[in-house]
Amino acid sequence: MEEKLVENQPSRTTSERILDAAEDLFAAAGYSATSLADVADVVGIRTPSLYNHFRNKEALYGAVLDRLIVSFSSPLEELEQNQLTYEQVFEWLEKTVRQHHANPNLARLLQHAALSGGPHTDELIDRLFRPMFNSSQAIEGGGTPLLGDTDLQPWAVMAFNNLVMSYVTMAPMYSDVLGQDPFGEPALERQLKLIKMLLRAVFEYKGG
Amino acid sequence: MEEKLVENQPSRTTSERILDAAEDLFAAAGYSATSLADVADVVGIRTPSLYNHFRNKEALYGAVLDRLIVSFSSPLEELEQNQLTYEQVFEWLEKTVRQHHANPNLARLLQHAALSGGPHTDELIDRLFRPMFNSSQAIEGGGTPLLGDTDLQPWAVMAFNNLVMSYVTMAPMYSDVLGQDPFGEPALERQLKLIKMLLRAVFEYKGG
DNA sequence: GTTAATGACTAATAGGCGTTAGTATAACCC
DNA sequence: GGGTTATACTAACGCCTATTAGTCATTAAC
Repeated sequence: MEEKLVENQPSRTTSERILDAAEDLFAAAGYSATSLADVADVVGIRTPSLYNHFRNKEALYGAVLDRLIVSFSSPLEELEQNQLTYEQVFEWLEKTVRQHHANPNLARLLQHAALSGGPHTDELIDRLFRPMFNSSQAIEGGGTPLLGDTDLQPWAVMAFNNLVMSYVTMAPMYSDVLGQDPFGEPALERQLKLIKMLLRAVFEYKGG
Repeated sequence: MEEKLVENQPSRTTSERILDAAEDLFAAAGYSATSLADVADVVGIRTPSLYNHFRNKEALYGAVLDRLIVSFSSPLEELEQNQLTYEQVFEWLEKTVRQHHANPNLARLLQHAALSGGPHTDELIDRLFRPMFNSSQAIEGGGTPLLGDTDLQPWAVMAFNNLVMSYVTMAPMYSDVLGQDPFGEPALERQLKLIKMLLRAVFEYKGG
């Protein structure tokens, strides 16, 4: 792709700095409530200069989404090959939690898209959600259904995914009431502890 | 539950119809991405006519929030008086799920506020989230901590609340992949089944 | 050393935004 | 019936929006 011999932090290209700024702003306010003037302001250039790097606002948004999707879909891809085991689901869940914790922007962008639509929403579903449910069917095929009720299973997949993402998207609402930074290390460990506990409880639960 | 003497559709005041329209639109797009022109359009009047009923955009938004908060805080108020039991938590959860299912707009508005801020956000936290954690402390005081680890308890409260709300806010992302309307009656029953199962599993779970 | 391309800039467009002022019409009170 | 109130309207404002055109300096190619 591009060869950069020196460290990339000060030498980030303008396009990358635009993408970084746009990602944060789109994630915070959503597509239509984010103005190109805001983006340009963060980067430190004038608004029309953005058009030297991206065709228009929608293309910039698309580029932001694409970069995020690529960086987030690797844990699931590793899974999709083989048959799924209990431990693999555990691992995938932990990886996903840590990933969303490290960069909350994809969850935020997804939440905005789910609420308000906006460009590329269908593509978003296809590339992020559809594969998740293909994998979940693989568990079913394995012989041991995740739950007592098998047709509850996709709902469980949805629930756990929502759990991970809503932690990120709702965090500001709880940070006061929990008395600590939701994106700090201790909070991450507590969240992991809880979600693993929930998953184990679900696996161990049989009818009733 | 509610007594409707006459059919309320034609006899609603203009202010109420504005509130209805604004609620849907704010819930869908958030505060800043919703225009007063959109609201007026749905109601069927011209934009400046809105100012005969509400001081400005922010006041309209505030009125929408207030109406929703009032109608949603009753299940929790019933709980706060007495000591909390397992069955009461169960009941509260079911009530809350049904309520958000019947009107998803509060969850959507909350999600927008958590992501993007906007007016009245602090008030929103105080009136909706703070009471929930006061109640949860009452369980702790009761002698039987909800979880093996007691300082995990507010995190569990947050998790279950997120579970209920994210179902509503993320529903459009899953409706295709689940193959049914997320706000239909069968979907509601499945969601209830799953969430009750999760709660029971948490209650029964002891260490490990 | 000229040429070509890159990427910043200013200026300007058309349309949408929230909001205000002023006006007209219908329904009420006494 | 005259006066008051409520509620709709049109016209207009200043600001913000995405986008385009055109200009100029720096950089890379041959």
